[in-house]
Amino acid sequence: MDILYQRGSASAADVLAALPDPPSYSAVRALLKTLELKGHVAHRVEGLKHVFLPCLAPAQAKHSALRHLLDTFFRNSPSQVVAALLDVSAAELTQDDLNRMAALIQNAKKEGR
Amino acid sequence: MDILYQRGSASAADVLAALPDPPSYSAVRALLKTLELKGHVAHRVEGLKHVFLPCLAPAQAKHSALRHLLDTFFRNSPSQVVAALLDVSAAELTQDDLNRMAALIQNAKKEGR
DNA sequence: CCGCACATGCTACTTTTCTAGCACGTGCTA
DNA sequence: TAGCACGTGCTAGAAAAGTAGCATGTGCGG
Repeated sequence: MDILYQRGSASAADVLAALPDPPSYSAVRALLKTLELKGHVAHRVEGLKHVFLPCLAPAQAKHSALRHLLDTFFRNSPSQVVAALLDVSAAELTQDDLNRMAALIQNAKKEGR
Repeated sequence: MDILYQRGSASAADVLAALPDPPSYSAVRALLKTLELKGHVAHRVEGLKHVFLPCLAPAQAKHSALRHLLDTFFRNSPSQVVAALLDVSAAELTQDDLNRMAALIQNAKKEGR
């Protein structure tokens, strides 16, 4: 699922290639079939191959993943997430990034007022 | 694993109770045993019950979960995470939270300079 | 046109996980 | 002390996932 969310859509071969410790091609195909059966993914035929995509809209998926992270690791404290986020991505953070974040928060302050 | 990360530690019964769509008690016990075999959890005996806990330190777990989220849903863009975070937790955000976040970012700006 | 590279559908087999249930030990309390 | 509630260890069988392999169909280049 993560691979599908990351790439938007992918074929069985794509998923196989993207998996870190990949099972067999058959297993991936079977898995995708099961996921489809359970309603988590759908596929459309594209040329002669099947391209799978998640059923959940990206925005919803992000929302629910973030909520889950918040609940699992951060006791629902958004500021702790920000702290961890700054720590995790410290190396690749630009001043622009920081300014964008500051602006977002500034905005939220106004709206919440 | 999420339940263990969330609570720090838990018994088989705790895990069972916390699962949204719980399998049998036996399955939970078997699962915990497999996870232990694979090195993801450990258990210590507490009185007459076994209490399981993740092997990964909380800080590491948070770090890796956040990195994974960033990579899977946000194209490694921290500011997009902040935007989603403000959206997700809009309802429960206090001015204090926002101030804390702003301070964190301010601090990061200084350090990055 | 022929053979090759792919991708799919399907199947039989192996391995893993799920399940229910029993025996045993420990603490509690009527 | 006897019975009960729990929690563990263990086992055998059912269900699900993983695996390998074959047949089929479709483009494409020689």
